[in-house]
Amino acid sequence: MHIQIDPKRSTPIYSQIMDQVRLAVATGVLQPGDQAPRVRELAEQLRVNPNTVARAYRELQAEGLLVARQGSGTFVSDDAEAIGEREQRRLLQEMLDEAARTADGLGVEREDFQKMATRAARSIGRRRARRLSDEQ
Amino acid sequence: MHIQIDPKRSTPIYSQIMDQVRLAVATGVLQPGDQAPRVRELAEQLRVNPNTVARAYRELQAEGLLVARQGSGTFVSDDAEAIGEREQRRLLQEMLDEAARTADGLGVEREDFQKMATRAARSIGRRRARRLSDEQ
Amino acid sequence: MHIQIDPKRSTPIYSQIMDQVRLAVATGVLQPGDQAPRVRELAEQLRVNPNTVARAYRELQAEGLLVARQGSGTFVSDDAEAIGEREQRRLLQEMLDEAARTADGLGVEREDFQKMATRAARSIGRRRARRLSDEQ
Amino acid sequence: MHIQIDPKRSTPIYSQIMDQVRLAVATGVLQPGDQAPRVRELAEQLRVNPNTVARAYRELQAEGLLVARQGSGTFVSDDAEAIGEREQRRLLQEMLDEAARTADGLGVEREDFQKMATRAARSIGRRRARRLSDEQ
DNA sequence: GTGGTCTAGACCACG
DNA sequence: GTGGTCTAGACCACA
Repeated sequence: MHIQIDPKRSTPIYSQIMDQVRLAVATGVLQPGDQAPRVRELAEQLRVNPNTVARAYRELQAEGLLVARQGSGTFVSDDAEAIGEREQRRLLQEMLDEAARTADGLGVEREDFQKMATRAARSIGRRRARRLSDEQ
Repeated sequence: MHIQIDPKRSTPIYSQIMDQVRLAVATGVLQPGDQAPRVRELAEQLRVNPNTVARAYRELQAEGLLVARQGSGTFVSDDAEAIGEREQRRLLQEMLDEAARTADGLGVEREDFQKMATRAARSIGRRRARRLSDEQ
Repeated sequence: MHIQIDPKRSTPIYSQIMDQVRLAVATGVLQPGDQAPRVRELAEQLRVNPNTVARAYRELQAEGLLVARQGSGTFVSDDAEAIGEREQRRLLQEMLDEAARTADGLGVEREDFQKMATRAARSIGRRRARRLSDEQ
Repeated sequence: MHIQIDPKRSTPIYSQIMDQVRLAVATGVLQPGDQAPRVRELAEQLRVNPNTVARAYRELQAEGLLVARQGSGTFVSDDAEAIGEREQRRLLQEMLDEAARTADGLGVEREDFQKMATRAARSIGRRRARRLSDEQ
């Protein structure tokens, strides 16, 4: 479980942690039934306050992705894959809808928006390819 | 100069004002050399704190879209159109790039990202059409 | 807005605050669009840490009952009544389901469970009657 | 003595064990004077920490359902049946009273509470039927 | 040693 | 002066 956060980014840390855990589930690094990193341990590793990790976990529990059992740890829920997939799409669609709303507000035409999206999409896959080759 | 803001939206009000001013310049409602609405007047009209309008203007000055002339007011800069257009695109592209980065991180394929963008794009134009008919 | 909490109860304070706010909305004491008590103010009144109130408000926002606007306050959302009603029923049904599960586990028959529920129901309304007469 | 627990349920494990022991007494599987399963054995069987079983037994002793005899084990007390029955009802009634209190606080009418209880009661018996057929 | 709640108090974004 | 995030550190329930 390699979770990385960047305290310089404007995205709140607890939210970055949520993203990373969702990603770990989506990629199968964390599987249903697995124990998620312990709160204090992860906090220490990320050099972050335990409360911050706890908050991320708490919100992921509300999403249904994690389940906590007092005294024994936090675990990936049985239906985590479906939930992770769904949540992932939902968040992404939300970002794109927001962008479309902005475009609309600025008077950008639909075709131009599409072109810009295509341009942005070019970066998809490259990074992944790079990551994979890094791991070799 | 009809500037509208929606206090319920999560976008900060100062940012909504910036968008609306950029739009006014892009559509020619405000032309280079024109005086932008006075801070106090606009604040009163929008029922918003003058500081909020002042901040929007301050950031638009940093962008180069507006210029302040001591004691006489705030004016649209000479090269506003180019700057406005450029800035608009830049912001939007930034949002889309961010979305693409997220998609990449989540393992979403390029084709799926495109489909989601298309879906988001459907809302573009509708709202504008509605606004125009409202004004009749 | 009279919100009361009992720090001695085992129910977490933030959760008691949530219940009270939901109740205020359900009874019309707080109406859609109204500003909820300010975080720091309520915290002071309840002699509780602001973080605790903030957490209650945050979770009520996730429910959709409240909407926060940075810099200006926290407000009851437009569709709060429907959400409050729904949420209220959901929580209650959950408690009853839990009781039924326990009854089942203990081998209590359905008829006996019903009788016990009837017995518990006797207290409903009394308290309300008392409250109303107190207000006269 | 077949005691079953579900670590996924939110009810604490020690509490689930208490319920199961009470049930065993109520159904006559454990009779007054019988020895309850040894702590270590039960803990091993349930794959649970011995402390957890010990705690369940300790609280059942406080209730008077079990009695410990130094060095020889834990036994079902002579008046266990009466106590078990009484305790069972007491706990359940407490849960229902709590639910009624909540309902009252939320302004739910007595009739509606009854309907919700009936709805919850539908699950009673089903599970038991299923368990019995599983055992065949 | 797990996670859950709470306090005290700092700093930031926004109005 | 609003709410939002974060840290530091205490205490509790549970295993």
